[in-house]
Amino acid sequence: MKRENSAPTMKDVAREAGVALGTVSKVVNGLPVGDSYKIRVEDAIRKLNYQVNSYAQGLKASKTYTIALLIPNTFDPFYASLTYHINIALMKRKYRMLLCTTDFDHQQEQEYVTMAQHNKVDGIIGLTYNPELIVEETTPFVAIDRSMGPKIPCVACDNFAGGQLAAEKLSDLGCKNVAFLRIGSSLVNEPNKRKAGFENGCLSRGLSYEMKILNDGDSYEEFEQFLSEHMSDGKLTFDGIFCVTDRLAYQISNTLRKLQLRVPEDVQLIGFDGIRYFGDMDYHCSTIVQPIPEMAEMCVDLLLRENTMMKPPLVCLPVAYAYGGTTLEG
Amino acid sequence: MKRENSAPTMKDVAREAGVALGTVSKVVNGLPVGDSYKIRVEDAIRKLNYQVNSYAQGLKASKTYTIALLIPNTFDPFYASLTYHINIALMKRKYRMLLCTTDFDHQQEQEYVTMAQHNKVDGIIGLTYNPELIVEETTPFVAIDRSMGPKIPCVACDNFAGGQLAAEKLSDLGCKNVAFLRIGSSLVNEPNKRKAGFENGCLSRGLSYEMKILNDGDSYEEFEQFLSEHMSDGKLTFDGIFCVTDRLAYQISNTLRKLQLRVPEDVQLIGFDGIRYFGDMDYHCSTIVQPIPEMAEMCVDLLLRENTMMKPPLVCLPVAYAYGGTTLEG
DNA sequence: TTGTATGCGTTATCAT
DNA sequence: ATGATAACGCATACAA
Repeated sequence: MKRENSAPTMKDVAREAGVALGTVSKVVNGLPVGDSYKIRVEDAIRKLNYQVNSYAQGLKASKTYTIALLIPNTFDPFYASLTYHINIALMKRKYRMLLCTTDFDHQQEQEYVTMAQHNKVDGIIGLTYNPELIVEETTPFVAIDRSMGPKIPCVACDNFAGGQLAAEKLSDLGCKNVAFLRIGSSLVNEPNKRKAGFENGCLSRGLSYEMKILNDGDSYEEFEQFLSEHMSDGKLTFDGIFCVTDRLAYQISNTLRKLQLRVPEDVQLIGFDGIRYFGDMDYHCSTIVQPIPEMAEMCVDLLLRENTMMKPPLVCLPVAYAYGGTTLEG
Repeated sequence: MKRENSAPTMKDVAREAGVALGTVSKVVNGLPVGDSYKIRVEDAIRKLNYQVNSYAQGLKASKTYTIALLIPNTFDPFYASLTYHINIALMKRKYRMLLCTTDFDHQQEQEYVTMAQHNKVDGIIGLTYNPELIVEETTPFVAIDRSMGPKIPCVACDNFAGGQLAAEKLSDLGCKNVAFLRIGSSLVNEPNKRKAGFENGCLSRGLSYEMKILNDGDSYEEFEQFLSEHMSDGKLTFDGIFCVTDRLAYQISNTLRKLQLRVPEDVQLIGFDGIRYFGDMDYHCSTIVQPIPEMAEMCVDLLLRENTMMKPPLVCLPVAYAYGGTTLEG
């Protein structure tokens, strides 16, 4: 007698039902089994409150039913929401999620990928910033927001369309002279297309525009200086600003206040991401909303898809504009 | 030949090093082994880039090196931050985290606990709302913010002291007549002590106060009505309000604006939790800050602690006041 | 000290 | 259709 308070196993069920081990396995896996046997096994399962041990299952099948999510953190609202929806999508498919927060650290990203390669997870979903990330082709990988080569599917929102939409909205709302402000990784990634989309939108609407692009190391103060330089007579030469993220829009909004400018009366502001106060309340600002639930579903779907041929290199999901108080009219 | 691109196993290492399987196991686990053997094994491990399969390891040891975190969601900033820090604390100890988002659903909470009981996780950290949650004593459990009996440790911030601190701060800042506003679960839990602490603080400072307590089902509009009823001549009879969470403070702040009241000039506001914009920027409001990193560490520490005798039933961690623009002076 | 054999809970391949 | 048995990767008691 070794089993004390540990969970019941198939063997226990078999003994309880008076059948062979293999029969229990078949019932559990839905394989054909005689009706009378099936009933007895099912009764025994209920009686013992049996559940399969998916780790033993995984050992046999060389599957872990676990996928790793590589993400910088979970306190940034965008990452937090992505984490939530990916987790839901995985649980729905009986998969577990191993959360790997990388804090933007290139080396940690690589370590997690390597770890994952060693039979510890069945796949990886990664929002990463290491341009030299080595990912062997043996482990399925889906990237978010950054293309990592033709063999690895990338899921993103339609950043180009989002930028364009921002320009069109500002134009519709009466802006004549706008600016695009961006800070972030200098890496080639999908969100960079927001700039191109915005330019495109401005050109097609005949909107005159300026850009200020900062990289990760740069100081935020450069934006303050940029804005100050574009003041004359206490007025800003821009009547509309498109910020690359809602986070930046928040900072810019504070800076504008310091400059005695009113939002949206003096200058209208559009952000990107669709972040809400406390995760589910109002939008922080007027914004281009990323379809996070759909992106999460798509990531999981692509990762778990059997047919490896049907994996498109890039999937862009549609964005939408939402009013959030920093533009005119609701 | 079955092993193709799958990860190398101990057997491979043994063959490569020309030693027996058991010897490899000993080297991996740091058990005494002859120096020459040890070196050969370590070389082989490096050469094959071997890593133990911790699931097979777990199958043997009936350990999964996984703990489950039961939490309503990860998009609410408080939960998101808690998730982040608990994840970090676990990874530091080589434990994985199984994220179980319950969306406040009592039945889902029970399902996850039951699932976890079945040898799938080594322990559970739970922030739950099911008062009848059944958790067998076989699986270590640590509760957050709600005591679940003397055998289960509960980790929380010092909610009583936080309430008291809020009252004292409002008093220090010149308030004479204050209010406490609360909405949330009617369950007996730790955050409820904020009320008692606040009362205590008001009494000791001779502050006159009123309370408005709402339960989960109740409509927010009751707060609006409550505040309206306390208006006379366009002035609020309160000069300070303590909200049970930053989230509520945000809503109340919006309502006050609608009532043409200025914060903090007409009425000062203190929230609770220490939520920041975008997870790491400014505080949403002046607030009582919960020590989330320390709470996370404490949860993991208690859960993984060997000595089951040394588990205190309740651990309260210290809170601090932080200025966030909704009180006078910085 | 090192090697061998057994078992952890499953699944799959056999005979029956 | 059902039952016995080997194998998955690892740890360990035991034999050498």
